[in-house]
Amino acid sequence: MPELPEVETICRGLRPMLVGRDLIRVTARRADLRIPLPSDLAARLEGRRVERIDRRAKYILIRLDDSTVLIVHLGMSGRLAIAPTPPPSLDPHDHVIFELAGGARLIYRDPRRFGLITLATESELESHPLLHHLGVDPLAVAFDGGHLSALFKGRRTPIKAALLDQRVIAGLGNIYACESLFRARVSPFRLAASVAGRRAERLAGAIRSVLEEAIAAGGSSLRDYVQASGELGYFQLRLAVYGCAGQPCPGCDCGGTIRRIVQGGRSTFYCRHRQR
DNA sequence: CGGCAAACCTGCGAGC
DNA sequence: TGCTCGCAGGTTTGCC
Repeated sequence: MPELPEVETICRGLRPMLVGRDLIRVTARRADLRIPLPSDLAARLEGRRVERIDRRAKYILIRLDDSTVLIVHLGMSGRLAIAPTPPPSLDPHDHVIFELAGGARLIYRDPRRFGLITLATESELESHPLLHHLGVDPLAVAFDGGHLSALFKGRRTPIKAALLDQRVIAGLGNIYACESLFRARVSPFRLAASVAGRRAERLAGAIRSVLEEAIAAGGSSLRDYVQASGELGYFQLRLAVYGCAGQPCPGCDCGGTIRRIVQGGRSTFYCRHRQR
């Protein structure tokens, strides 16, 4: 499912297919996504040209030629992909169809409907309720250990939970939070405020490298994630701990076994020997 | 401030 | 084969 690397991969895949193309027709097949689809979605999009595609945390921002911005979040099970040609029959969970000049179709599919599609204008974007609280992008140049420990200062919550807090770091999800902590050898139980100095440098570096490797691999393909091209990723990032409960710790010869625990209602996978 | 559970939905794999 | 159960990548809300 879409965490930051998957969303980034989708944006990169969509750009060559979408930028510069006109939206001819937009069809909403059902409107009850996480937030209701705007009733004027089609009216505001049809006839517009796509100017650029950006990612903010796990949001896809599709900018159009009249300063309208199409905001897409994929939730847990969402996909946004160009339909292959010839087009297969629609799936029951294909909720919004964007027909492009030239005949291609962009399809938003989301079985669980935890995702959303909405509209904003360029001037509304900065203070938009979905976006304004988002923290620093972990791939930003400014993101480093010093930045990380400043963000965590005074926070008496386990580092694992803090990493998932989008108000602090925007874009990390459960998989990459687990993988980053493992790589940095930081215990998921450790209080966020105690992650500073060299440990914070290690963690910031681990977050960056894990995300960059995942993007380079085209996102890690789990159950229902498909790249914008509609194909499964060629390469699947090798996950060191996520989903690996009971397996020997892959990081070193510590002899530990990967354990699964629950923190804040989310699974955490870690090695108690390697991570301190 | 923070932790926790529940809510939103559907699909899938495991186990019986 | 077919049923039930548990679990899933996210986010928000409300309660203690």
